[in-house]
Amino acid sequence: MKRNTWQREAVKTALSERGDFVSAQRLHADLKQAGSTIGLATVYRTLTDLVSADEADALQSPDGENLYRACSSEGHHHHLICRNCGHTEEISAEAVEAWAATVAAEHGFTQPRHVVDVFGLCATCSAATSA
Amino acid sequence: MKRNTWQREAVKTALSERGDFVSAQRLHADLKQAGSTIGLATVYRTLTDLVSADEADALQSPDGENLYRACSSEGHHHHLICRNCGHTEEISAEAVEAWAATVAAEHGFTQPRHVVDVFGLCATCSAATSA
DNA sequence: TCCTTATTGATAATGATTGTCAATATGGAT
DNA sequence: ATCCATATTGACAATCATTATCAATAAGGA
Repeated sequence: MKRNTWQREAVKTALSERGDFVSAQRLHADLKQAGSTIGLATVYRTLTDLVSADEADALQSPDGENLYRACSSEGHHHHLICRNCGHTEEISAEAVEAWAATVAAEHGFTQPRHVVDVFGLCATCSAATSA
Repeated sequence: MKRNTWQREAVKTALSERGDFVSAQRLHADLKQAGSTIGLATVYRTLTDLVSADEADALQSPDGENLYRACSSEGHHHHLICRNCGHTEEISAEAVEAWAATVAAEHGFTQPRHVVDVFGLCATCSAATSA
């Protein structure tokens, strides 16, 4: 029986105000710098709950650290992420859904699920790199 | 300047004899049980080197732990992995390559790279589950 | 054979994440 | 408004995969 607490609300708001993926550590540091007394464990718990409630997405960084981002659209989607600045855009992936289902079936696999993330340099960072 | 050592050879062989993804911890435990004195740090180092040399693939488990698998085919490929038994098959993914490139370009992203893995229940496990 | 230096392995260190538990707060009943 | 059951918090401890440290050892070339 989940209860609403001011801490959960604060974490949720902090995450929503960020458009990009962010780690629990980072989010906690930001909240702390803004004067919040919320504990790190609470940040982790809240983020985990948001993911379970399909209100946020989780992603593993190359380092193995979990990153979180508030969902800006409902339903199944994927991410296009700038590996320089972190800017993230949500993308639909019907083509990949179909492909994954087909490939799985061809190999006799059932209950297919897929992990698909696209990284690159966003327009802004691409332009900066060229200069 | 990498040198060939009997330890590296042993780790490489152990990995090759496994067709599925395996963690460094697991591989180390197996080697130890088989009487080997190779240290855990050496297993990690060797696996990391194999990945750098494109002789092995790395994958992050949902737990955040890194898993490794010897490459059985050259060049770019992806994996179809049974989340029950770990059985793994390599699959090409031209369709996804194309999709990723197109999506990235549509959003102004350059230097696109993607992470694509498909999980499901392999034929054997699917059959076992149905029984 | 000797020598340079890469590598090893036991152990320590690191850092993200989760567990613990007394204290606190939520939300519903009265 | 008060009371109560219990969910939640947060400081700190625990966990665990991974990497760093460094004396000892080994590879590879002269």
